[in-house]
Amino acid sequence: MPCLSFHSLIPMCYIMKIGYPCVNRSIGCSGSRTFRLKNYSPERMIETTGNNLDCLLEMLKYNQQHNILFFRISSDLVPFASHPVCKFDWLGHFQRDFQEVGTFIRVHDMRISMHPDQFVVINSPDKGVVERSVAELRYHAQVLDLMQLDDSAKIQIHVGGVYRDKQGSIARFIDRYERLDSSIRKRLVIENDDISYTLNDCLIIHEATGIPVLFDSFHHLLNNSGEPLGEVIDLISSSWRKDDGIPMCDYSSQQEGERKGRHAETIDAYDFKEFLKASLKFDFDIMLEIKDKEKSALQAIRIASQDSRLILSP
DNA sequence: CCATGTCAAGGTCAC
DNA sequence: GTGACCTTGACATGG
Repeated sequence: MPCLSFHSLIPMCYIMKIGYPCVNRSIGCSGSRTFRLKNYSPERMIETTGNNLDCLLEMLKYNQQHNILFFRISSDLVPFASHPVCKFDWLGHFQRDFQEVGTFIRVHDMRISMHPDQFVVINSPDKGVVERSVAELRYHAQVLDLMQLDDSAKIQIHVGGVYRDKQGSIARFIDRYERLDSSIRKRLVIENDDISYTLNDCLIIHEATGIPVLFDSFHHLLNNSGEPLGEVIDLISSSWRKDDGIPMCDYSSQQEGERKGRHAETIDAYDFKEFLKASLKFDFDIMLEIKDKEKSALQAIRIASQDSRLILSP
């Protein structure tokens, strides 16, 4: 249930979480270091992954100190984890490090997401693309499993390509989704994109599969089927079951003077307030896809502290 | 040392 | 059909 007022500490009242993706620009370490494939070696992998895990923990500590309780973990955490070149047992080798990070996340009641990039397309007609996609999804699920996070830690993907046949491509998505291991399926959610699949398309797929729908506000602005947000917000909400946690949502705004669809460099306070106002009856965790990362997240938290859904801890 | 080209992976659109 | 773009940091090479 939503909080009824800023000052009412209603038991079971959910506290909205706000976060940023993958990179922190303030603390001077990188949690997404990588290297060239041709330079692959187990030693290089151990060194880079070790660094990334250390930095991930540092970023989470920074977040905890600043009341940023939602974070997207970079897909580069373990470079080439799903590539055939990787024969190394990174799960065994880094088990304790993953557990340490996972414990920190659980102790501080943080929300976690991951977002594999555009190469993950499970509805592709190309079998090889699908195989690589599933391997990549498996890697993402393994990361969250190693951290012993519950099912509310999600992996978000887009529906995929259209291939000039949306109905057929949706059907293929549904078929492929149903064949996935449950370890992947329980964490997977679909997000409306800015070119092809609208919120309505995602909700149709939800109807067929039960997969939760992650609402991307900026994509919805750029690409929709005319579905009024007020009318579909309940459908989005109810696509997340109890174990999935409350819905996640991606928020961004247009960078002034740039190509349409370009994410803003820094948060537009007015737009963000309007967004909060428009979604008042919706309880969700907000991922800010804004280029200056934690800086805008801090500002968003200040703005949202006026909102009844968010109560800042002391 | 610094600047710049390049990096596993797909799909869409403009031309 | 070809190439730019998406989005993006950071590696790696060459000067």
